[in-house]
Amino acid sequence: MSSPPHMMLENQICLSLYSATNALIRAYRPFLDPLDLTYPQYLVMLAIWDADNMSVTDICRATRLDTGTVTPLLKRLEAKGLIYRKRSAEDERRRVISLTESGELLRAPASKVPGQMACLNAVSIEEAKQIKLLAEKMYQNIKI
Amino acid sequence: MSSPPHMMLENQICLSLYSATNALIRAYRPFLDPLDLTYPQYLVMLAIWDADNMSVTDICRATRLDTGTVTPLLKRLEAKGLIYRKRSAEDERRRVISLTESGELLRAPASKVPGQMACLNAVSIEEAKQIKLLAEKMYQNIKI
DNA sequence: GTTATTTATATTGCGCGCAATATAATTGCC
DNA sequence: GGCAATTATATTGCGCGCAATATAAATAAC
Repeated sequence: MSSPPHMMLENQICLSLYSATNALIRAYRPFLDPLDLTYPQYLVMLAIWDADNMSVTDICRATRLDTGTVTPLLKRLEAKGLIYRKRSAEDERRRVISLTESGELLRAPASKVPGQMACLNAVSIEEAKQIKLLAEKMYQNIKI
Repeated sequence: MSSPPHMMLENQICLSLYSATNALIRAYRPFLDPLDLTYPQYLVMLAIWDADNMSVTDICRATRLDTGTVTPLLKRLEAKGLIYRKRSAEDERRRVISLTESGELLRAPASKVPGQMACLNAVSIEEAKQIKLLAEKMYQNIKI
């Protein structure tokens, strides 16, 4: 028995997005490996480089990652000596995440990654802008 | 110290794709849960419904998933009684993956999922076509 | 025909995604 | 002040992504 067209894998928008995203994250690896960062760890470090002394919730909002993802990820970053996690004095529930000196030192080499990725030339600049715009719209409209 | 613009999270195309894809897969969940399938399992079942008696390699190619992902995934599908994995007679290295009767019975309810997802209206049909096209192009151009 | 290479699948290990649940501190309400 | 509701973070458990490695069968080379 054969399936209707809407069940064919080639017609799955989500599969296209899914495999493109996974491929893109794989493409980051050669540039992130020397920094000893995974892509989600790189996202979190970008957030912290942009705004030091954030709470876990702040980092989740900035990176769009989940608490259950970020908490152990931050522990790994702390184990690498890139950040430390102190308790807030005003609110003992909050963790304040701060850069260590090595975390700060990693900023410069990490700043080269976007340029290295751009050299892949997977799509044109115009197409990249468009796909970002559409993905953003999709993300915003799906969010509950 | 502040970061240059290309290091800002808002400028990360990959983050837009990443979070949109994760959100889309989360959006599948309410429709896939009643079928007791995860999204990657749904992808593999779509491949099998489309072409029965494929090898693991065939399924990896169709779904763009990895061997290390597909092998245990197939075992879980087998444990649910949806498929079985017999050895090929001609080539003892090959596994031939076949639908069971319950696997076949799941096809009809699964065929309703794309329509249910379409009702989310996260983006217009035209935008969906475009994002699929761009994601495909990106995927093809990244592949080594 | 034996050895080397290739091919198909499986295994291991670690990090992540995420739902569900727990813990503990803060805030609101009376 | 005392108690419920809320808020911030952490924990658990399972499935997946993927690199590295292993195993074993088929094929090629000689």
